[in-house]
Amino acid sequence: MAAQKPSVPKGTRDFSPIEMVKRNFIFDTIKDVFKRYGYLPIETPSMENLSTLLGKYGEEGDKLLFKILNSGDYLEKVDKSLSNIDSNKLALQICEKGLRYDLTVPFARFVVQHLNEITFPFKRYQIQPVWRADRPQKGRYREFYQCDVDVIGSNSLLNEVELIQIMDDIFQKLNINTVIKFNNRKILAGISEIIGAPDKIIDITIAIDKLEKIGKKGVYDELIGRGVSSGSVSLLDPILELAGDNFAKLSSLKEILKNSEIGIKGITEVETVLNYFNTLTLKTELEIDLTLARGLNYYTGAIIEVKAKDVEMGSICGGGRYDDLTGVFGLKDVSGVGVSFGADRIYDVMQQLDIFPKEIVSSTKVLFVNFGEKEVRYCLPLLKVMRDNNINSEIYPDSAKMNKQMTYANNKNIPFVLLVGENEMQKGLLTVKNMVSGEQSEIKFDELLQRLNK
RNA sequence: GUGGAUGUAGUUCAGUUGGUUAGAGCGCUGGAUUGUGGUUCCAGAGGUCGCCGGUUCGAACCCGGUCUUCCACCCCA
Repeated sequence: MAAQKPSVPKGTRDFSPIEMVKRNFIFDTIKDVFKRYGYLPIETPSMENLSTLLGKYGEEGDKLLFKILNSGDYLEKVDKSLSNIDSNKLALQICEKGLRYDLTVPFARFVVQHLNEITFPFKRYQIQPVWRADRPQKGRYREFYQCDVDVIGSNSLLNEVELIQIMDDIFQKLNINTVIKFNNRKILAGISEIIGAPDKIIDITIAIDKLEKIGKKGVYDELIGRGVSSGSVSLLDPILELAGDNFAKLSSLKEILKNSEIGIKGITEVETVLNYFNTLTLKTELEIDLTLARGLNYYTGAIIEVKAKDVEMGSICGGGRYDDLTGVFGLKDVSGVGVSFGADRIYDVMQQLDIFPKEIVSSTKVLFVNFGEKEVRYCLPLLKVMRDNNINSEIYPDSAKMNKQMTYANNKNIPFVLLVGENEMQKGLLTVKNMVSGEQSEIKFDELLQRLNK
């Protein structure tokens, strides 16, 4: 039989040890910060009932769901009248499960399902992969990890402030230069109200979102294409022309939206959040960006997104407030707010900028060279003491040539190599070689332990 | 889902208008050096030219399909 060519599905990847070490550095950094702010971990299944997922991400989102074929004779119960097969309808009958598309909707489901075990406000974090049947590109995968933090059951804008601090902390720790963009769905609602097309809020936000890409004229054309009257469109002008710093933008907006109750409410919310940062120092730039819309239609208040400054990449973190996500699962009036860190994109950014700390790639601190059976017996107890002292150490398993063993240490970035042969055994000393400087010296085991423990 | 590129050794890439046995750097293996890696020198191994089909006396090269990766839309972490 011909050997099968090994491969993984489109848009998925294997991760080598070096990649995993770097990925774990990102996950650990993020997790540490989440914990520092009092968030607790949960996990949910990779697959959800398809009914849980469908209709939560808009029409586009539904198309991007991976569906899981039922087990057994999945065609048995299919409505035979589907003879001119409509694949969408067929899918509903033969797939009752789907892979999760994000972590927010499963979280909403979780909250409703475990209502009586939860104390509100509930602050949770969740780091798991999600799947989207998108066409892969750079920075876009079909399987990728999201790192979500959400607080649910609290209307306080303090939560928005906290999330911004978390983003600031994390990107600081990862050494990524970022700008946090900030907007509010209520302001967008106000805008569509003012221009007399309140039902077109989604179309308007999608179009405004593209301002930077397609320009003002492009936005107008797009809006007219989406059925907004040209009279309404021209009313957008002062909004797209907004300039100045955050507070200047807000005061112009106040004037423009003065007749929209919801618009003013949005402005007040943004202002409240910004005012907290008058006394809290933030390392990251925080910028009001009205063109920030975010596709997900469940956002109702704050919308937040983070872009890396020094590299061309989509957003590496995004989120916002959703007032009624749990509503569809039967729990009304519970507001939540959260953001999601895209670990894979963060990885790509750090890789491109070459800013992973060098030291994380070396895990083993000490390698014992294997000179043969007698020497191994001498070394093993020493090795155990090292490990008991929390020093990552190993012995080369074969009595191979020095050359090979040294190369092994070199490739694994092991900083210290111990040579214990006949000479050393007689003297009761070890030869330690510093692989960075190349220096080597004889030393007592206890002394070495002490030095490595520092 | 629409449109456009791409694929040659482990890896990065050459490969002439279609013409014998497909090349290089890095990496790998062995040696110079049987107790010394990272530098140097020498030698060697390694390819179904993504896959399937077609055109041709002859295909890495031309044509069709398919898969992968990438780019632009769409959307998004």
